[in-house]
Amino acid sequence: MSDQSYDPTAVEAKWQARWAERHTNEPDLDNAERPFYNLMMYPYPSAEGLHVGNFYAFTGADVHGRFRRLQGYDVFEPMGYDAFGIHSENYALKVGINPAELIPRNIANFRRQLKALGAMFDWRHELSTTDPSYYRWTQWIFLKLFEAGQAYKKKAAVNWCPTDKTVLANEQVIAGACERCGTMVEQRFLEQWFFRITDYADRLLANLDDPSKMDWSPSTSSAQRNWIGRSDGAHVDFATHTGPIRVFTTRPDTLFGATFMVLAPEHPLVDALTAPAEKAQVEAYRLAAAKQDIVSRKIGDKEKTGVFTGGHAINPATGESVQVWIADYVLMEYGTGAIMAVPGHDERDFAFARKYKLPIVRVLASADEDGSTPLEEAAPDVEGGHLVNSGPFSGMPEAQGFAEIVSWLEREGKGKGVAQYRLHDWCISRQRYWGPPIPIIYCTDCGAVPVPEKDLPVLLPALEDFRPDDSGVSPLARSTEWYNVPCPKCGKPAHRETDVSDTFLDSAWYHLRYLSTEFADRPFDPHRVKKWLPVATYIGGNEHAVLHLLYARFVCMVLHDQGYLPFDEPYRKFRAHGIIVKDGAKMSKSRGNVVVPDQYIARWGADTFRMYLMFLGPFEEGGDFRDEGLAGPRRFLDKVWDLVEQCERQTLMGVELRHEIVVKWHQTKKKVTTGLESLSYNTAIAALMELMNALRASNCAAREIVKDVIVMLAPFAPHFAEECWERLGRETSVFEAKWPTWDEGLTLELRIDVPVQVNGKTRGKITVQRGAKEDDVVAAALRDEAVRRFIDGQRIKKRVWVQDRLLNLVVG
RNA sequence: GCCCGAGUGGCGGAAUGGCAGACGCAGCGGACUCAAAAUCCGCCGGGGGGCGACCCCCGUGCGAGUUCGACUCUCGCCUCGGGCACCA
Repeated sequence: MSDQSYDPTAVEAKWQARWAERHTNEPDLDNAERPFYNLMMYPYPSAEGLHVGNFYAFTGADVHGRFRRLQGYDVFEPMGYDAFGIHSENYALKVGINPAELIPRNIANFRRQLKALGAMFDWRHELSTTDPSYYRWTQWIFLKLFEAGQAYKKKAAVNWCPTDKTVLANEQVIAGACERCGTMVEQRFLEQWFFRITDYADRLLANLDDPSKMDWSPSTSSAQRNWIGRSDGAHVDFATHTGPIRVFTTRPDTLFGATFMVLAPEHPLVDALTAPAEKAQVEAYRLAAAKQDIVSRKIGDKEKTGVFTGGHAINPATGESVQVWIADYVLMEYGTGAIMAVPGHDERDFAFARKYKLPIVRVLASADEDGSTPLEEAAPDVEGGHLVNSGPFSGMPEAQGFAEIVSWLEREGKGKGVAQYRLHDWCISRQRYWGPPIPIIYCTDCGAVPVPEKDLPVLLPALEDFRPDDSGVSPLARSTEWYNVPCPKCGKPAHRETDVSDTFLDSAWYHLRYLSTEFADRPFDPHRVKKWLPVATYIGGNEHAVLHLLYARFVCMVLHDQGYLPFDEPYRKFRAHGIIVKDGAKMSKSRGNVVVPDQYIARWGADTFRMYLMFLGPFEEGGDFRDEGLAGPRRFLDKVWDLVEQCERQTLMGVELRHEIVVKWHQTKKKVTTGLESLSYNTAIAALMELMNALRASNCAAREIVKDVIVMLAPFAPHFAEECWERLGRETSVFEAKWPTWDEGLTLELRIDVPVQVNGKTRGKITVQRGAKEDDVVAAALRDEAVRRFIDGQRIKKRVWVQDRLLNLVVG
């Protein structure tokens, strides 16, 4: 290869073939000594192929995996396909081809692209969620959750997308519209399977703050906290003639200011409370509220409306009778579906009270007030506030009032302190075709019977017509020979559940399956689980912060509690990568600025493309993709190529190293290592470029330095590094090499240019030996003409000497 | 409204409280060439001064503060990106 210029196409083809032949990227899963599970989010195999965002994420994760490999870990880096789900099915509907036919084609294209990237995927463990050998175990997981009492069926108001003709999880509804097609969702009532993720709300929250279990990007943890949405407050019972109405409040300290109550229109006590005279208007209001979709109900800034039921309740604190209203700003699905209205200290209640002329009482006042002045607007936060008009609690600071009213309620049996969560149970039913059938059989005698494990998988029947319809029943019901089965318990005629499960159930456990894809008789092998899990590093997009990542944690916890897993958090370290934009704008088909990776790889080579992606900005922040930018990394690789050639020609005598070069070399090893550790790939690459420039400037092609450059380059440009390694006369893969270490002492220069400041402004510079004494430096500084000019005979009041860094003289 | 990020040259971006602008792109000037590309060398935040090696002033979204010293820390704002939101 000598004397030839760098030809990425040839180099990449050669090394990809060798890696496959030599099984370079296939760790021994049973006997690995230092297992390191490097996971990235698997893609859904679209017809368009992988886009640059996928390549960015995968490259960043692969760089990390290759770095760990070079540090001596046995790295397992698998890849697969999230091929079930609405996205795949909708596309199949659009082109009129069964997804079972379409998906393998898309996967073949994805595999081709993934191989071109040159990542260290272990192809022996590739998986697709649509393989019966995979979804058999997805169904098994459903059964385990069912056994644990974590799966249940209920009729519920659900988000129905009229375009996709299916139920959507709350997480899939964005601003009232289907996240996929943008259609406004409607409210429907259907029998659905749910998982009791709310049982785990506190644990899901607590583990986020446990560094021994989780080291996650703050943005991701924060998104999960918001999503779980814990509020601390109290349940309070208000007595009525038909029994108590229970409310949830986060402000028990304002209990004395509760001058009326509001129930959600659907609240079960409304009928009993409504006075005959008010019946007509209550019914009309309830009807109007029911017609609204779930979403527009929740739009916050609209005019408050409501009607009086004619009923009354007793405020347990004041003993006074208060009116009970219904209004659609109170939601049945949060808290108890009923509130105590405190108009003095809640904006919504205030607006409502003003509109319907209900009493407003002030129960909080700031330190210098007695609370006698009427409120002009709601005062939810009173700084340094204390309770007023609150009987025996008057005068107490807010926090104390909160605590004492709660304990008073508990003593009196009229309420108790509780936490409330925003999180809802996870609805996993989908009335669609392209998913794993939920393994349940309905029998008129035995009810919902789980399919016995030996009968798994429940195969998805081949359907000619797999279009969803408006009935709310899955297309699977159309296959009668599939639908009708004997009851596994009693043998009488029964029928299958026709819903399939949510795609997020597939992805909630794929990290468990990768390790054990060759085992047909178990979902995951316990020894491998113990050796390799939890995942050491997981890298992916933050769009999955509250969907996939929360569900995967939940499933892991349940499996742990059932004794299947020895840990309860699946991903020890998670890092969210940034987003790539093109020329400052979001990529979109309509804008025509979508970057298709293939053409860049064809033109520049995968290594240059990888380098550029990792160099264009901090990995966790993303960056701006500009075509011109690829030239930089490519020029850099060309220069390294030439340098390697110089080494090849070099005699064995080597090159005498100047101390500055040695320092630069050691500094680079340190910077690249720490940069890779913290995913600061852009600065790691910059450090390599600097070293390169220094070597060229001093015309120094020292073999031992060039060798290190190649090793440090290997995570970013693996094919290129392998080729250079070979040209340097090495016979094994560069990934068998040891990661370079540095000598801390050699990262420090011998002679240092110390800036001399006068009153904080740099006025001169003196060169000193490292370790120079303060007095000597000051003396030298005072000989400097520029420094003297600024001191100008003034007295030095203070001198600040930072060893080997800086001298600051304060005068005046 | 609440919660997480972020704001630095023409552009992407660097800077454990210690010389702001590393590295790269683009641009400009020069070398090589019949010419162009590639490559190599040099310049490259703004303003001002000096024939010149150089020198001075200003400058990291805005305003205060802490400090010998602030892109970095504190407080108060503004803008952008993301999450949550009639959530009681």
